[in-house]
Amino acid sequence: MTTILTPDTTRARLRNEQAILEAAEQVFACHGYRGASVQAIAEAAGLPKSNVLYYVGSKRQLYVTLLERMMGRWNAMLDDISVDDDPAEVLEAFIRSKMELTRSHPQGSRLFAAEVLQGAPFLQTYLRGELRDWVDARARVFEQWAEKGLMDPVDPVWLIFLIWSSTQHYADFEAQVLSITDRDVLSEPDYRNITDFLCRVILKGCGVRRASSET
Amino acid sequence: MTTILTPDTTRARLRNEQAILEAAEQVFACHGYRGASVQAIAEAAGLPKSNVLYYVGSKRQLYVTLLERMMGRWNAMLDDISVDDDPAEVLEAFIRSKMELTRSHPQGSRLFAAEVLQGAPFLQTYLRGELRDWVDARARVFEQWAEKGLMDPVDPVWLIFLIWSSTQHYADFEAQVLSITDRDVLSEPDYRNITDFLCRVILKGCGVRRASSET
DNA sequence: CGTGTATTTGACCAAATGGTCAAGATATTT
DNA sequence: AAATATCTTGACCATTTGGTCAAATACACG
Repeated sequence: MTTILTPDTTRARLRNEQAILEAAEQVFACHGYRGASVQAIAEAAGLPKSNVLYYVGSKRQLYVTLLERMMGRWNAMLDDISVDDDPAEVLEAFIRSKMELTRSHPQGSRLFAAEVLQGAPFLQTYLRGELRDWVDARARVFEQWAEKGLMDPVDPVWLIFLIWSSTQHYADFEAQVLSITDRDVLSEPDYRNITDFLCRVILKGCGVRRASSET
Repeated sequence: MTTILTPDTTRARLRNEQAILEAAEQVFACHGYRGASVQAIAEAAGLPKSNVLYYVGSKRQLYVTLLERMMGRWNAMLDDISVDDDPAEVLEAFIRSKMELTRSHPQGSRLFAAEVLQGAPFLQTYLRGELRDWVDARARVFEQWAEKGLMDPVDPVWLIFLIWSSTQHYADFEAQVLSITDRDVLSEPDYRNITDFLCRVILKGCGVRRASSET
């Protein structure tokens, strides 16, 4: 049985690259693109600044890499739907997967927020292209559902933003949430409760009837 | 009738201070505390850097001043309620005034977002003090409404966060909203539609019966 | 007008910025 | 072991950073 031999150098490279990406995501999320310094990222990664630049080329490239990684995670979440699907199931899955993205990648979520806050200079094309198309497609399905009486005739785009904002909040405003609820962290059960709350209120709010039977 | 004579110098001072605050709010909102440079603020205000520092003392002081101004606006919005009030009216007014804050002060809203994104180092005491108390008080009223059957028994804190997040979104993620909806700006009617949408969905979503009659 | 106060601004400072480079260390391959 | 490729890192660079200061200017007021 042959084990794949990973040379020391390759393992080290992977370890360093990962440390850098993690550190950079943290620093960029906290201070934004301009506010982040390569020095700070290097310190967070436990490497000399020159070494960080050796790996990533430049601050700009590092930032772009991180944004691309995050958009990859978004896309992995954005599965397709059709008019024949059950609105309740789809909307609930939508809320849950978006919340899961927030929970599992809070730094990435904040990075995204910081990028959009500054006017999304690096993400314009993605937002005006892929993401807009995705929203439009889904909006059409929502409208058809409304026509068929499966949900209230609400503006589907505002509904999508409602889901995005209410889940995103728990990453971007984590500091506020923790301060006000007197917590140190948001636990697993906290996230479950919040997600259940959002599913309940939003689904009921747009008149989606929950299918009461299965299969 | 005596008109109050404002000396040229006073008028100039006011004008400059206002220009600086406006410029600074814009730059801090866009780039965060660390990412904002006094030079950039000065240019946006049309003044030399030294002059800006003459007026505001330091970058830190300027930032604190802006945060305080924004918290003042928040507080002006946070009126008191009692169990005897009508849940529908109160919740709707809550959503509308929060949305109005977003609409009338998008830069300030983004400044607040950037501050919380970096962990709210300057706002900790406000969040853990005044604001937490305000939330707790309101939460108790919501719970009493639920007990009286005036609304569903949802967690009142998550409900408040739902309102904050879904309205705040249109300031912080304006770039995304504009890209996806293919707009240049959000117009007055847009804001009205979004606000109506949010009122409808959220009130219905937590089972608040809208009083159908007046007086 | 003249005196004192408020404002304006360029010159300047030490520190931090993103980035380069060359020299040395370490691994990999032959 | 020799040769080669990869990695590491301190020294260094031009530019920008927040902030100071003093000299000049504008203004208010007796």
